[in-house]
Amino acid sequence: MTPKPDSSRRGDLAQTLLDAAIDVFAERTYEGTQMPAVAQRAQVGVGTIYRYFPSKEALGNAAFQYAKGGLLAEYRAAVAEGGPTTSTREEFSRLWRGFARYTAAHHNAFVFLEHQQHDTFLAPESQALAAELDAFAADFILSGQLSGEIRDGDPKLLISMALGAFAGLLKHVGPGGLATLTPDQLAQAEQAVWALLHREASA
Amino acid sequence: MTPKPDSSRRGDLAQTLLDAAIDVFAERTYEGTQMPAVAQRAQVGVGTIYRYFPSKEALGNAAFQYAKGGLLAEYRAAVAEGGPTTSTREEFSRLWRGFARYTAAHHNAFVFLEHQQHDTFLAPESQALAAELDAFAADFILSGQLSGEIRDGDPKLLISMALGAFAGLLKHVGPGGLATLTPDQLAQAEQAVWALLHREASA
Amino acid sequence: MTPKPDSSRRGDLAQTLLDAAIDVFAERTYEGTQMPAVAQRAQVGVGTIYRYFPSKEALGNAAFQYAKGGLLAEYRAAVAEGGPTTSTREEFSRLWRGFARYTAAHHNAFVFLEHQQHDTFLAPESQALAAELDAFAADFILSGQLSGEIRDGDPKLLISMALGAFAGLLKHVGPGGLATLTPDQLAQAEQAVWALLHREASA
Amino acid sequence: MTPKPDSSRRGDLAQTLLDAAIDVFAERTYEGTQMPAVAQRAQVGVGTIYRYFPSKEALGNAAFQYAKGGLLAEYRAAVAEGGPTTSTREEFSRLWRGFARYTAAHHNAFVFLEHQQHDTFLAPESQALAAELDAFAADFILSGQLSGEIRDGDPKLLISMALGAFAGLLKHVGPGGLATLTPDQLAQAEQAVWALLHREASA
DNA sequence: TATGAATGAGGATTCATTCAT
DNA sequence: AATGAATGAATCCTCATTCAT
Repeated sequence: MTPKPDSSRRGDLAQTLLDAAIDVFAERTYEGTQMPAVAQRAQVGVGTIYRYFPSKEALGNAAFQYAKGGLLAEYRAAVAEGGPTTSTREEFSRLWRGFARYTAAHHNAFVFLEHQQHDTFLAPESQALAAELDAFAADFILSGQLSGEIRDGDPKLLISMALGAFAGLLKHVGPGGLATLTPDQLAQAEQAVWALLHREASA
Repeated sequence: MTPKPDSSRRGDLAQTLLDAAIDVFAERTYEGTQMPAVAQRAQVGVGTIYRYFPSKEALGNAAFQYAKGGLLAEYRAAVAEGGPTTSTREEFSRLWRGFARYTAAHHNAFVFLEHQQHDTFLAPESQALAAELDAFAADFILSGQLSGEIRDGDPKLLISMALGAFAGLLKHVGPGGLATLTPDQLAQAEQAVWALLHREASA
Repeated sequence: MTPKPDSSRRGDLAQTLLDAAIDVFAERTYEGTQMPAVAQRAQVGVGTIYRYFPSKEALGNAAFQYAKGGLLAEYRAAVAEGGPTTSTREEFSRLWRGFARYTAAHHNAFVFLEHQQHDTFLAPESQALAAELDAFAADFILSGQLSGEIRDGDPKLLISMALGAFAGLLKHVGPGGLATLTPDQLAQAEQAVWALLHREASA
Repeated sequence: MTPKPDSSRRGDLAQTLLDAAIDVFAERTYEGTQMPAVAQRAQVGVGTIYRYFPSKEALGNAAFQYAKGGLLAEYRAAVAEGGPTTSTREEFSRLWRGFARYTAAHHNAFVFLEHQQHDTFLAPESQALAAELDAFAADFILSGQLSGEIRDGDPKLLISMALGAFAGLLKHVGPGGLATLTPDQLAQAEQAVWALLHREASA
């Protein structure tokens, strides 16, 4: 009833916990993170975490799914907004903005997701979500190849490389996120990744 | 008691241990790996590891330095071989072959190195080695920019993106390594990464 | 906020709590029982228990004393009722009925009491009450031995065995209590325990 | 090769652990016992327990099965020894001696077994073993009833009562075991339990 | 007055490291 | 020199207890 004197927490402790977990996992790795560290980041007692997630593994998977799901949503929103796309380059631009927007708000989430490849703790559900995102991205590549705007090759390979380049960009800017770049630098980076995908004139 | 039937080992058990450690660290993360797992991979008893490395942390650092150092050496060898370079594109090609050769022999080493960014266990020495490699790479970019062949922008940013793209490529091919690609596919991938770096005609 | 729909409770919530505690302790052991389990059985919130008992230990002792006290009271009532006893056999019969009546109403209480022997949580007060009951029982044996109706031997030993046999009977019938036996079966059981105590003709 | 300087442990740490667990469980209940207490009793580090038993629950079940199995074995040995039995009374005597012998060596094991009735941790395997022992005992009663030497009634009920009486006897003598009784007292106790079972002349 | 979400001390379990063989 | 059983500090997780509502 009265606004909490201590903090903005409340109502969605689960959400707070997820955010805290993603932050700490991104910084120290899932396996390298101890539950008390998550609790501390969330300003909560350790026991509290267990009221919302039955185990560290469950927390890890929930965090993964939340992050991956958020990225997928942002992705879709970015593509949808602004009506039908006229060119693959334009669509790429929208995706780029989607990424940029997502990582602006969730820098650590993206870093956390990048970690997970050799994962020991991801449940089938989590992996299914990852696959969904991959499929979405592969579709984009494929239609770009059909229209002749994207270079030949296995769509998944191209996606993997483009995503890797984007991840490299984020790794470079560090925790500050893309905001540390000038609009000009950002445009250059976008152009560079597009060049990676773009079918070249001759050879 | 009886001499090991599978000889081959001997003298450089340390090397065997390093290789085993890199493999397992790459698969399961440094923090997610238990010493017995390393011992098992190396086909030795746990105790034996401690005759060569004083601690898990020491083993981790030795593995890191071995991997990073090997990459740097391969890098330098690739650039040196075949006499003076005529163009940045040609030098890039040599670097690419160096990378390809290195990852062919040490796929897991590269994966392991990619993990380490938020590292908790890396000693200053290890970090210095990493910086050396970065500097080497930045030099390449810089001279390419001076000759007008590489696009403008912070060299470190470009390196980070190119390296990310290469990492994405490796992630895509998986444990089989680059050998799973046809020469043609490999050439395409090389060309794509070059496009990321290459200064474009107009803009 | 709204008055409890299931009234009945009220005033002696403490009593409800005691009953719930005894039930759950009997089923799962004192140490094996969590406070929320007691609360749930009593249909109250956990916090409520603490308004009536300062701690789990206090609750355990209160439950113990309530159970032991109730048994002792039933015991005494059974002996008193029906005027002066004519024979030890007759007195035994009254005690048996006392037991039977008590366990009919408080099956779990008896089971709970049987558990407590190696107790870590029993306060001196609780132990004193237990001793009082033992003394009462020993008196019965002793006077029976004096009148020649009960076999020789340490009264406490005989009590312990007779009580053990009764406990075995209850364990056999399970949670349904003695009500699951026919009157005939019950009489037989009584006779068997009496035989355990009864001094035999020759030897 | 050289006899251990420190203790007689070795070769069967698992056995030592089982004995220690039974002791402590008997004194403090399974749920009331902490792993360090078991470790201390066994003169071992906590971690060592987990090299032999995967969890506290597994240890509890192993202890239960070891105790119950030992009792069953002693039971069978006692019946077999001395050739065919001539009377139920004689067979009872052998069983009694079996019990006495078992509890002499394993007083705590018997106490521990007596605890387990409302068990939360017993695996189906453990319960099966318990049932086997019950069946064995019921057989004895049944054949005694057929020969007219044992009183009528549900064999399981009678067993339960006799066993309860025996348990009461042990509870009375305490940790010292039956050795604290004179042969005469022991004979009296045996006779008392027999009286519980024995079919009486008239009524 | 009753509640149950939040807490952190305490208990179960793991794992880097030692050391007797 | 190599080993792996033993160890206990560090981790995950539970649960008695508190306290804001």
